[in-house]
Amino acid sequence: MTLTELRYIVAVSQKNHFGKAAQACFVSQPTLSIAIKKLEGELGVRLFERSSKNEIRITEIGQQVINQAYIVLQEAQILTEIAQQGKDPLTGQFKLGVIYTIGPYLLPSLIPMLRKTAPNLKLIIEENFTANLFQSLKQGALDAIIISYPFDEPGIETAALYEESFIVALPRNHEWKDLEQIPPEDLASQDLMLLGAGHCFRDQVIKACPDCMSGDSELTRTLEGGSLETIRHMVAAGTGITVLPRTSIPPSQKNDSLIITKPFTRPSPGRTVAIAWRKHYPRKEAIFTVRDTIQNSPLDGVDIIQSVA
Amino acid sequence: MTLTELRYIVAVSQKNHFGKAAQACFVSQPTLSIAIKKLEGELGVRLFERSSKNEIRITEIGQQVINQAYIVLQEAQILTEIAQQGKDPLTGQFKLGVIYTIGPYLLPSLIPMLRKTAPNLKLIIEENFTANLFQSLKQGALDAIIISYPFDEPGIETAALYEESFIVALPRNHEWKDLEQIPPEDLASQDLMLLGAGHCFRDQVIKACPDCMSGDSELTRTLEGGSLETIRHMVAAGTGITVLPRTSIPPSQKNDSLIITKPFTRPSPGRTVAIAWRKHYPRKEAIFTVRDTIQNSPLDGVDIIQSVA
DNA sequence: AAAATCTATTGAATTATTCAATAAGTTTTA
DNA sequence: TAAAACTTATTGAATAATTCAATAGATTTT
Repeated sequence: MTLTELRYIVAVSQKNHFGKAAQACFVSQPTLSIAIKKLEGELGVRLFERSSKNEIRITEIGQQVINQAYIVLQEAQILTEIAQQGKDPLTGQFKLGVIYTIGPYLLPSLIPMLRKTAPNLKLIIEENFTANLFQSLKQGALDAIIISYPFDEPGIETAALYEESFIVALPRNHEWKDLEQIPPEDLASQDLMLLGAGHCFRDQVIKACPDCMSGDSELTRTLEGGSLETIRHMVAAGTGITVLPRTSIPPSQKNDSLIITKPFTRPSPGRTVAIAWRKHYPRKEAIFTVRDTIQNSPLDGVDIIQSVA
Repeated sequence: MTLTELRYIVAVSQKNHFGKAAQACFVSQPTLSIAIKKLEGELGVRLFERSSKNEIRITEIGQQVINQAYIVLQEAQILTEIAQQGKDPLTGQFKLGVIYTIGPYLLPSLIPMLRKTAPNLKLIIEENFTANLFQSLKQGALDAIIISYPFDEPGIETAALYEESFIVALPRNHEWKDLEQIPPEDLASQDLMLLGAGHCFRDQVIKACPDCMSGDSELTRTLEGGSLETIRHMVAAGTGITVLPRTSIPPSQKNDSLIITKPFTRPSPGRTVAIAWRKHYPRKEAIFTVRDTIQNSPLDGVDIIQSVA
């Protein structure tokens, strides 16, 4: 049985005439006759009673079969319509993972912009550590993830989005409050508060500032389960200093609050933020749209990395 | 799109593996791969995300398409099941037309017998004149009709069922009550009561008994709208005599009631009862079953005409 | 009897389908 | 790092299916 054969019998039932039905199906009359004969043979029932002159008559069982043929064809039509609707890669769900130290600062500007550039894309966000996001990406639970370099995994492709420098955040009355720039090595002498293990940002800061974690007890310096916002409040309270990524510092709050921010001495340590996806992911256009939208976002003080396309 | 292609994508979604899916579909892996590629091209969407190692991933739109493919295939399966059920020609409705002068005498024995020989045949009976039955047969409203010869119409085939002689019915005190046989010509001198125009039996009796209608006013002899049973009661009441077909005379009531029946002189006039159907009617087995069942019916005093088959 | 009107059949050309062999791309193993 | 293992894609030849023009066969109408 083929869908074409079903179309033929429906046409005959509508036209009551093999020749006219063939015409309606854009095939010759023998083609249609043979196809119907084949279907009748396969089903084991006569669907039509042919009389040479006069019209075709539909048998009782033929009518039942034709009624069901309508249903089959209609469901097949619905299938093509479903596919048609899904043709646009910017339609449907898009599950995006973002690491904790980027999400809160990138998403507020990204999401409204994506609603404009891809209004039919139903964005679903997950914030997590790089390792967990990567697992979800590999398993197909996420379509793309936004992470920080270095990130190189087999079967995964990435595109750099932007570079942001690291910034030192001090209480307003800190001894360094009048310095222009901070040398990374100097952090070793301070009460530096960092995020817990799992945050790649923690590792990047440690790598950028040699010996910063070799001083007092680590317990007072690492905030397991905390966020950058928690640390920012602790800096404001004078508990210590910290290092923040550039995008986490709101422009308005730059130097006129309880917190003072200072750049590192050049070349400033920083990180490259990138988007990653499975090599064979079939909706690359959606990825590229997200990438382009991020690169057009009003992120303060970052260096956009032009994609090579 | 073909049903085969839908079966392939369903198989891949179940096996998560092109090779295993191909095996389950009893085709080679390239066959399945190419078919799916063709379907994806036609629909304009990627249904699967292939990665060389590891498993297949179903895209979001692919899952929707596969869900719909299940529905299409299921409806197609229902279609074959419908056909399967209708395969038996002795299943379903069978619309049988019978003329007025046969129905009341044939059907009481035919219907119970057909319930045994063809228990799934839903018999639908229509009693009418030959002309009306023929029209319905030609138009397809009836599957077969039981009539009396002569009956020869283009596109219609017939099979003789049995021959029955005509019998004279007299009031018990009629002057002929002691005769053995009645010559047909003698009826011209009697008050002969006949059915109205349209009944072929009327015409057959008139043809068999020359001049029988040339006597008194026809109004008193023709019962428009009457039945053989009406006439029988009028014979019993002494209103006149009549001619009846042999099958209309119940064995028990043969000569011990208000009515006496007498055969004609040999060769007795009579009629041949036949079944007729459209030449291209596709369920000939049903017709033949009805024919054979009638010929095995306990009809009293008729000559069964063996079918040549 | 001829014309008209259907569906069925035939036979040749075209088009699809199928499979074995193999390529190409990944991941795992040694 | 290279080889082995595994998976899907591609190729090319053989087979099968489909298609159509022409025509046959059957029936009804003229």
